[in-house]
Amino acid sequence: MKFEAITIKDIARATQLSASTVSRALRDSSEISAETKRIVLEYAEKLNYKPNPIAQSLKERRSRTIGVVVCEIANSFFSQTINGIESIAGNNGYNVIITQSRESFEKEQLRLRYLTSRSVDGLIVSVSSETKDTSLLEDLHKKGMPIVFFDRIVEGINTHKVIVDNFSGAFQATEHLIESGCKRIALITNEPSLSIAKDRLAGYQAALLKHGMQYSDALVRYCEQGGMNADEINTAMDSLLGGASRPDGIFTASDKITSHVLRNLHEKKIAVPEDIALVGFSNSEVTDLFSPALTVITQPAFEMGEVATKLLLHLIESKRPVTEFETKMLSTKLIVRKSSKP
Amino acid sequence: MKFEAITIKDIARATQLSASTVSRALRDSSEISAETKRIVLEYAEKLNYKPNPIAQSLKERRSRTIGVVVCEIANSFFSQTINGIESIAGNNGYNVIITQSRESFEKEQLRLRYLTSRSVDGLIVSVSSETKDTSLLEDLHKKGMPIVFFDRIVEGINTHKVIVDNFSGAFQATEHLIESGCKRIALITNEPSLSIAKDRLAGYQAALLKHGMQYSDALVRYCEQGGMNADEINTAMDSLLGGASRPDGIFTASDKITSHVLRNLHEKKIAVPEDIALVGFSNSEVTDLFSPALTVITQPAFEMGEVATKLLLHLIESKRPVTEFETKMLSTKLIVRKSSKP
DNA sequence: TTTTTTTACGCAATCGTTGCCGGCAACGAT
DNA sequence: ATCGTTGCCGGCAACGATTGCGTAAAAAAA
Repeated sequence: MKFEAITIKDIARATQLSASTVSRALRDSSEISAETKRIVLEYAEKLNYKPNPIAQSLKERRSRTIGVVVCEIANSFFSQTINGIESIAGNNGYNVIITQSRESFEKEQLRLRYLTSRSVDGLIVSVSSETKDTSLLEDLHKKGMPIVFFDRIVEGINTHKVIVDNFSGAFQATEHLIESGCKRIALITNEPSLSIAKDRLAGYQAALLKHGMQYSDALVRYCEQGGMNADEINTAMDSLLGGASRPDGIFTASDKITSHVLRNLHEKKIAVPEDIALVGFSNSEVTDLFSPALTVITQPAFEMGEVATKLLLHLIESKRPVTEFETKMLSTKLIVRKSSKP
Repeated sequence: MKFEAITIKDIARATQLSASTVSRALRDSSEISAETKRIVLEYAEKLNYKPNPIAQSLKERRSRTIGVVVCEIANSFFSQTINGIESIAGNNGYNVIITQSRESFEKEQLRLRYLTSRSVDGLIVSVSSETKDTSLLEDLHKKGMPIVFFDRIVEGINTHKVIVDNFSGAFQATEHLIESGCKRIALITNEPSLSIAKDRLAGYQAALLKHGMQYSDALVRYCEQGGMNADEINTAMDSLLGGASRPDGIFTASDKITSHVLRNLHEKKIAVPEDIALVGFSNSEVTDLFSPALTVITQPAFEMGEVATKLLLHLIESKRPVTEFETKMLSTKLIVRKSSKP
């Protein structure tokens, strides 16, 4: 079944005018008489005419559409970011196509190819944890495709980026655990090649150093799939808790890891924060309801989406190739609740 | 900055053939010799040619894109549904454009107009709680736009629909509270004009009736904004708890309402389930971590998205107008946890 | 009145792709 | 030698909207 829309030709036939005159009348060109404009606009209104965006795209060689690639929509951080993206894009007459990689490099490549073949005008990307080969992204960037990275950025590609101060977020979280009396603080984080994982590890290490505590690899676990897989985290927890120096505090570096770790502690009937304190990155809106209420590091996700989109629109609408790029760094926020207060 | 792609004309120039021959060679037409095909395909491969979907859409008068309107992406139920939609759409070469109404009728109208201004081949819609005037949707449906409703459906429009058995879900939840010993069970639900609110209210009433309990309006509260606004729920809770017959059990009929109610009970330092037991609809993946772990009714959201998309693709790809429509009803699941066990 | 300017509109091309028609050469059949 | 068939390919037109260019008629200037 087809849905047939009104076209300029329909209006032209009805008004006994040419398509070009109708087009100009609709765009309020000065070459058209007031009377003709009135007639055309009246008809257009009556038939509820809307220009066909597909035809416009073909003509203007742009689609007024931006493509978004994130690893998981059903993740508070990303869905909040997408809200921010949509809000700015919508206000500027842009359309948004959202796709997800589900932390798979292969899917990410497919999505990128798909979006670019759909002629999106630009891309907003947070790479998957499997992404080590960035040649496709580099290629697109070289060919002039506007790209903005956020959260998980690709350091080697020189374009606009939007991140939070992951170093300082991790530093705050770790320092807070130290000040709460923890002596052996574990870190459970993402695949170490991710930009955010590096920065958060550095923040964790810096906080330990500042407070004269020894950094030890034995207290750090990397979850390559970033929490898509509970087993991975349970294995990390088992080895951490079974080890020689059992931690009395855990800093988890992502949304999903945080909730999986708490679940694992529940299952093991380990009291939080009495036996082990917990602080994690999370943008879930219900962590205050957790048992115990979670101390979290939150990111201004909505704002990150807004900023990334504004930067992308600048790139898209710039007349000449842009060569000066910026990295916007926003602040995280530490929200102290029960899980960190022994 | 523009991103220029390879076109059929580029290949035609390079191979000294006409555009039509190249087009046919690429589509493996029998009218083209094997040798010519080889040459064309070789060039296409080398230049990484991808047909321009915008031009194809214009020609074929379809965009291979489906539009989705939900009220809120950052809601587990909807983001899970979207995952289901994307998975089926992707497998069938369809694109998905996701938009949100944020429970606003006005935004919903805008989104619908935008999507249908010719760019989408079909729609998957869950209406906002403000939506009482369905004339635009009816109009689109009459004009032949394929539409599938899910979750919050429009009963008056005869098209495919995908829902869960809301009556039985609510019945189960209420009966479970009764069997847990609750004597005065309150219901906090959405705007009463929503299809899901009606069905859930009916299920609640039926369970009371079956167990010889009196239904009373005094125990029911409607939250018109469906939890977008915490104040609304806090007001409902205040009046409910301050009333003559204070409930000893609450059944909440949506994701957001459920978490807001629990938060309100925490703030009031009311013990759950000892003072008041709680059961709610929720598709959040972390309700087991709540304090107390929540007894919930969950919906097969991913599957709903899959089913809705399959139905929509049937509508889109059907040669003749479809007049027989079906309403697929899936089952909810009751997951019993602590919040309902006094 | 004649010439110039202005007004108001149509024609045709364009974006990339594809359907349709027509044509030319080669080949076998008559 | 002529006819019909087949294989292979080019040209044209169209999808809907936009735009540079051309031009008839009306208005203004001479």
